Amino acid sequence: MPAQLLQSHQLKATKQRRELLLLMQREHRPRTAEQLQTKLKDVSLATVYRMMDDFLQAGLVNRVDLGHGHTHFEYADPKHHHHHLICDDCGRIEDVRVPNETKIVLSVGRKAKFRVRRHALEFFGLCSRCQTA
Amino acid sequence: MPAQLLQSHQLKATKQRRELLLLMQREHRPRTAEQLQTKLKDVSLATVYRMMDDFLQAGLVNRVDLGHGHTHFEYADPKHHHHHLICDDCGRIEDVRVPNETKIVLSVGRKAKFRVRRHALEFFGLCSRCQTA
DNA sequence: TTCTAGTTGAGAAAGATTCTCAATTAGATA
DNA sequence: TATCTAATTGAGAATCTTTCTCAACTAGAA
Repeated sequence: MPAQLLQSHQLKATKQRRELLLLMQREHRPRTAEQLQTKLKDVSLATVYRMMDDFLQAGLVNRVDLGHGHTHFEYADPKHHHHHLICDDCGRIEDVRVPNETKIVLSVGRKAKFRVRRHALEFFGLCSRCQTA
Repeated sequence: MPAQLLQSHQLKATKQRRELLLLMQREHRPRTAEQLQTKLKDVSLATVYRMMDDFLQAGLVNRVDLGHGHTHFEYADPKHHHHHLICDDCGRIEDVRVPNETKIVLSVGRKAKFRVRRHALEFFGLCSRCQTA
């Protein structure tokens, strides 16, 4: 599956790319380049970053800013578009869907005559556990 | 004005803080720590970062991730809450307001039992000029 | 005016990300 | 299947952003 997906985006299906894409599909969570490299074993960190650029360009992954100092990446599954709730206290990350999101994004773009290609949205605050604690 | 605003947030009104806050209020655009330091002249970069932490904590500024490698900061004017449209092509940044945003944020938090304290939202794509070019 | 906790400057240190360049490889072609 | 070439990769150096350290300084309380 990763091989065809890569080729359909004009990306050579190298061993490294197939492994990284498969890993991200399985994790389906925001991960840093370093976290991904550790699980891949035989891929250099520079290559992870380079592949991530390619994947971002192709729209296969999303960049996620969790407010820590380093970028996270997440597989962009079109069937499960979502955003994140990030707990300031315990750091837990929950997925969340925003109702009528497509409609909202379209309307914002239309009004500003701006062709929206992608958007980033994260919510920060306190998760249910940390509110009571 | 900056002095009172700082004190109302339990922050000592030092010369550096007053100048930075005033500058950010005047610019009301996303700026990097370095850009701000350049305009302040007699404040060290480390101090700009430290003050930014304090201001973020106090809710006086927002962190903005424009997708370039470095963080931008913007004065958080409660009267003019907005988000950004960032052009992938020319880099231009436009402000945008999202209709019914408060309602949406509240509903997302309620469903997930998550107390939302703040959120980050940016739109990326092509501005009106770059669509035709 | 004095005192003290909080703040700042300067540069070192720490991290994250990108760059360089020689070696390797996917995939097209014969 | 073998060959060829442009694209990709590894390894480490380089760069860039952000944080840390610690001695000197200062706002605001007494």
